[in-house]
Amino acid sequence: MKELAKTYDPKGMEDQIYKNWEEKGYFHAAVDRSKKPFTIVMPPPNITGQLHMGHALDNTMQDILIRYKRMQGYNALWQPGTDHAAISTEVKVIENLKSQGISKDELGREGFLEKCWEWRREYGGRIVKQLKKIGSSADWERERFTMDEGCSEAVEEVFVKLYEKGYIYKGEKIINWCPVCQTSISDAEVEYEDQHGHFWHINYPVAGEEGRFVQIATTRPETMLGDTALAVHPDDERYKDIVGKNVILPLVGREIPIVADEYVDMEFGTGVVKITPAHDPNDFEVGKRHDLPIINVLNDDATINENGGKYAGMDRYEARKLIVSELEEQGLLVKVEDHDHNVGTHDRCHTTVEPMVKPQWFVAMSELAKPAIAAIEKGELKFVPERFDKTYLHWLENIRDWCISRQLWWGHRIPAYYCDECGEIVVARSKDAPDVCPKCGCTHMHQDEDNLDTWFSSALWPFSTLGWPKSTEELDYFYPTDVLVTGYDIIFFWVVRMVFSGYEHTGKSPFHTVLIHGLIRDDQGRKMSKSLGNGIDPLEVIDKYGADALRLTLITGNAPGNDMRFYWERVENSRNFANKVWNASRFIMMHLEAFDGKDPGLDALYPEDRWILSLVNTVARDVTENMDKFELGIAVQKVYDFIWDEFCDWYIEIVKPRLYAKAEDPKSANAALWTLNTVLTNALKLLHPYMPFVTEAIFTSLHPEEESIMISDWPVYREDWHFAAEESELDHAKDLVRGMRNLRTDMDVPPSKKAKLFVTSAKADVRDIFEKVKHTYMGLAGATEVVVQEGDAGIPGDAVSFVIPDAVVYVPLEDLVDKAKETERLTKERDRLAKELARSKGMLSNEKFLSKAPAEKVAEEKEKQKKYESMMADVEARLAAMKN
RNA sequence: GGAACCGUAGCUCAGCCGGGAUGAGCGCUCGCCUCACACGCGAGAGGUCAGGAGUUCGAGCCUCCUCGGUUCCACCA
Repeated sequence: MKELAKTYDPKGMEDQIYKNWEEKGYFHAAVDRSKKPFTIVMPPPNITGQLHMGHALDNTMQDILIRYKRMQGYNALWQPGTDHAAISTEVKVIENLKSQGISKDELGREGFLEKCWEWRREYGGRIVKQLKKIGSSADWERERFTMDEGCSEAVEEVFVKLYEKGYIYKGEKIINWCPVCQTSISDAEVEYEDQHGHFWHINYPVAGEEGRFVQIATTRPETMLGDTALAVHPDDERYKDIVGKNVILPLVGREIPIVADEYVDMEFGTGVVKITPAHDPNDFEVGKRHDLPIINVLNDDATINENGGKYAGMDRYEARKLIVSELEEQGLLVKVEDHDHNVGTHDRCHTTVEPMVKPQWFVAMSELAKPAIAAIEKGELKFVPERFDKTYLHWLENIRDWCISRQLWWGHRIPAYYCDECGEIVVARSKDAPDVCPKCGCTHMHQDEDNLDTWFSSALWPFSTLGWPKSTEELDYFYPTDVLVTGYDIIFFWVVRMVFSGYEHTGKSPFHTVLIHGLIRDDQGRKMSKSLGNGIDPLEVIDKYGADALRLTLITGNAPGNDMRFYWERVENSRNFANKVWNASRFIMMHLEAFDGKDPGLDALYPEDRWILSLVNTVARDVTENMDKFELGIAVQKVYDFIWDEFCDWYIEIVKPRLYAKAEDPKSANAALWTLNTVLTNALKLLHPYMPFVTEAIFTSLHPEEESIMISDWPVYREDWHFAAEESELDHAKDLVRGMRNLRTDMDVPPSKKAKLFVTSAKADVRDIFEKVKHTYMGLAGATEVVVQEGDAGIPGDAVSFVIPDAVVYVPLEDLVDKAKETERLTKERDRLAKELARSKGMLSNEKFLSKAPAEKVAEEKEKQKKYESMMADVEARLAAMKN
């Protein structure tokens, strides 16, 4: 047994412990058919990422589940890996190059990709190192990367398959375009921001009818350059006569038709909408219905293109200004109103997104979504907490096709090849990349320039990491996985896509449970963000208080799926708890040196020994239940309360006199030591998934013969450790000690002043109990001797006394009796009892309660009333005695 | 416009099947450096469970409404 320091200091110790675990190979899960698998795939952090509180929470939760299952004897695999993070990485590398004066185009595709790989080699492992700091017991030997050979193969396989089934298609569609990143982005990547804008009312002259105008309203006047129609509602009486006529597009001079379409809201604006199919998603749809031409007026960088005539080359906002002022000059601008609206922005760079018509690749979602929806109904997939299945279903039921092409270089390139001669498109795996056009036989084939959305590869993560499309042993054994742990913010991006991909490619849901957690906010409830500078670095927390303290803080005091605020005070409390466990263990180990190591047998145990054994047994059962329901916060709270309130504050205190008197009564001390050792060991095990480091440090000191707590067995409930009688006996003892403490406080009796204590009860069984446990309050209550005697509540005048159920205790303290204080105390007690009695009587005189409530409830209430009545009688008697 | 969540002690939050508010952490008051721990021990103070109505023998918990707050989705040119 090693000497332990006076305060727990996680620094240094944690790294050493982690290194040992890793070296021993405890994290590795090999296929072993004799054991049941339990699998979690880690949401792959971006290689550009720095560990933040979200990761810390996410990975702590997964680590807890994995450690728990591993201790239960499962073959627990936590499959880790990292994500190439297409746009994030590309932006980072470009910035990096910029500082060296190099541009992306200068390098060319090959050269740029080389730089990206270099960047990844240099920084890509950083996040993994940080994940290790919080104690993540992932199987790092199996670490994967979304762009490694296997994952890339899976991506191509899926693309080709979906293309062959007709789910992937190329189409001209209106997509969200980021003019700064110069790429398309998916709907999910668009973030709406409230912006103050204007509503410009503009008159469009009706063709051939001098002096007649149609008034429209728009928030983006520059797009009028691309107008190809006006639209009104078919039922709108105001405009019935002009449907079918033409108007002249101001500033441009083009004649465009007026069409009727139900999309128009008669109540809004003027009831006339300009239709710009190239630059508005709704207009695009209207354009399709009415077969309108599409005129794109913007370049990729959001400047006006050659279709914009004299405005060509101007930035979109410059052009807007000029167009408005020219309209004003021509008297066509009717009015300008202030107008607040939501503007779509790119979630990475916050540039206003420009809807554009571009040829892009899409995944048709309606068929693929069906099994993912059915999964919830069939119970093959469940969210914890359950309410998130509504979010999930709502999105799936309204799903749109997924735009998967991105105009980036870093990532998976689209496996499509075009013939320069005849335009033939071939979709093929890269090993089958065509050199010769299958149609015209020419050799001028070139690959699509675009890449796939990052989430395309992430969607395959649960099975691509296990070897799919190859049919590996791992895939067969560990797949489908069990639980996915993630934040609610990526249900759409990721969870949905993994589920439908799982069904499509493996025929199964990739996991049966999705455990959702919330966001960690700052102490004012704000999101932690770089721009606000309010982020708290988990590594700083670990450095100051240790990983265990951070983990405990993140898990407690928060319901699943809810956001939580981060307070340093709470971390401090968690650290204090680690220290409490440390010190309790230190105390126990000091005394264990005298332990003979023999199991004394349950019969040799004292009531308090059986009591704490019974409690730890119950706690093990309850904690297991909670963990199986993913109630991690509740589970650890129970362990915390048990260790601190019951084990430390009561049991260790009760047992001290026996330890100190081990020379006089070695048998008693031995029973206590056995109990201390056993209960502590079990408590440490229950705590280990949450606080792996302290528990390991203590465990290996306590049990030098054992390798690690990580691979020890999870405590299971034992019938022979259940002692109901002792639990109630100890309740009596605790009552008595509390009474005695109160008395001492009220009487200002110093702890050093010991006293003889008389317990009087008319009931034989109650006297029995006190007789059995009387030694337990010798130390705690400061008693020199305890006399249990038969009799009713007769208190000598020179004693102070207090009531506990079915008994009266008095202490002769001649020198210290203070009649006034004692009377006051008893009066308070009487008032409390009177209140209880009134409530109880009220309930028992309620006929409806008596007739309709379950019989045992009524009986219980009657019991209580009896008890109160007897206590009341005692108090009254003593009050009367005080008067004399 | 649709949806979800929240409103419990001064602050931040727990509260399982409806059955005495058993609450936790921090903060506060009082007393203790008691030979594991002052990162501690003991004793306290503090609550109309947002408001209203209903169901029930009984509601923090179920139903409806109102008020206040947060978030997600959709989006009107």
